[in-house]
Amino acid sequence: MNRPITFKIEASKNLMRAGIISTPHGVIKTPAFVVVGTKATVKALTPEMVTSLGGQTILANTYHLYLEPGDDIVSQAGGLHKFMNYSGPMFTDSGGFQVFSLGAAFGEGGVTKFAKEKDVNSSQVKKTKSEKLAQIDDDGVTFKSHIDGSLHRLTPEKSMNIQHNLGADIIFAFDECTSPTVSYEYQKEALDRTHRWARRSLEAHLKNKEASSKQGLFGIVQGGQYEDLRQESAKFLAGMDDLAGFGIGGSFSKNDLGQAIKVVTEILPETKPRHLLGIGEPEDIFLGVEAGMDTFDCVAPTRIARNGTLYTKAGKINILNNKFKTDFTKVETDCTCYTCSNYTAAYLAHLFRSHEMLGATLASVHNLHFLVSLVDNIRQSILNDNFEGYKKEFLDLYLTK
RNA sequence: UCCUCGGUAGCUCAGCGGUAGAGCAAUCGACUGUUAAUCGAUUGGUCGCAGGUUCGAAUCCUGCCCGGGGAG
Repeated sequence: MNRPITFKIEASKNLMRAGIISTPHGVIKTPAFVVVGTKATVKALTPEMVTSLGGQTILANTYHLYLEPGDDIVSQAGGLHKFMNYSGPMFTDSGGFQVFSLGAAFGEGGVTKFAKEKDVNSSQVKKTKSEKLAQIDDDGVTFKSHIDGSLHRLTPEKSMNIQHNLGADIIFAFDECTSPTVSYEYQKEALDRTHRWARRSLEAHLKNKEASSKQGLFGIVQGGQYEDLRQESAKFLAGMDDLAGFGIGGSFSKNDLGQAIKVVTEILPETKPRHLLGIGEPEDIFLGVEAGMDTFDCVAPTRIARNGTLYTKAGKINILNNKFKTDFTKVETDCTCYTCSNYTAAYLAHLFRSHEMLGATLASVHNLHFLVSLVDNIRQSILNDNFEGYKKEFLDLYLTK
């Protein structure tokens, strides 16, 4: 079979590596940050802006596009790339995460990818919550649309069908992302289901010859906070030769993120790319890269940008703080992004305070540039065999407040 | 000059006998496969002034001051 997605390692050290993922829409130099564009748009930005700030690739979402405008319409438009006017490599998530975000974790204070002590301790309470928008059974998931309340059903086959219609280069198997609060027993049950769904996803994908000649399927490792389950998951998926790569999903404890990934990447074949789903923040990306991850996607840079938080080398700042009203310097003096090249912190503060939408755009440009550049610097540091040095240099300043 | 409506947090207003609330603004915080230009916390008021009635008044009565509208 002619594989649409290939991966070449350029440099490696222990589990860590720098490489190049080749897709029908171009290459992704890894480690790379995947810009999130859930509904076929990176919020507040045009695709040209994403490209010019250094973004190599965009991830959209099956669940959202299925509901609105409908994958049939995207297909009629000529596929996701053409529809949204983006010609670079694209990913689509499978919709499995919505089982978590709209189901298991719904109405409980928001989606928390990272387990927190208090959440774990109150797990008993959470089970009694009935206001869920999603119900899981062995065949798939029944969703209530958050848009109009209509009922929908997603199965591995359906998710593949939608993702084929959307036409991203890299697509994900339909999985169940569990809450960090569930018991070992449930986690095991969910994992087995995710594995059966991975098989069904792959079968459905390969059955569509045209799609599988242009799109590569990534399986998703789950297992929650249990190392043995994560290892079991990695072994299971590693045995599926026709997968183009792997995603690692689920919730983690912030302090052992690196370890949780390592136990998985030690098992996965090193010849295929690995994507860490939904992570992250700069400090998490260092851990992920070190543990052998190649790509990362995260809503944080764009979401926090829209809410007034900007990354700087010395940590995050909130542009809405009083002191920025009259700060006529750049957000970051040596930043080369479009925003810092042309505007002051005081101007951004003004835009946010007056709720002008340009604020969201300029802040998103800065944050994405910051994160994309960071990951690119990490890549260079691996190629130059200076990862440790760069990591220390960056985090020493970033984490001091 | 008379009639009338109104004067409660920085702003717009609710409360109309039991000792004051909302939205916005302000200040700060959160946000990790986006139900998010979202959410949360905090600060902020001798209820125009002076009397009176009452156990108790932002709320009822009287006078005054200020503003809108009307009549002359």
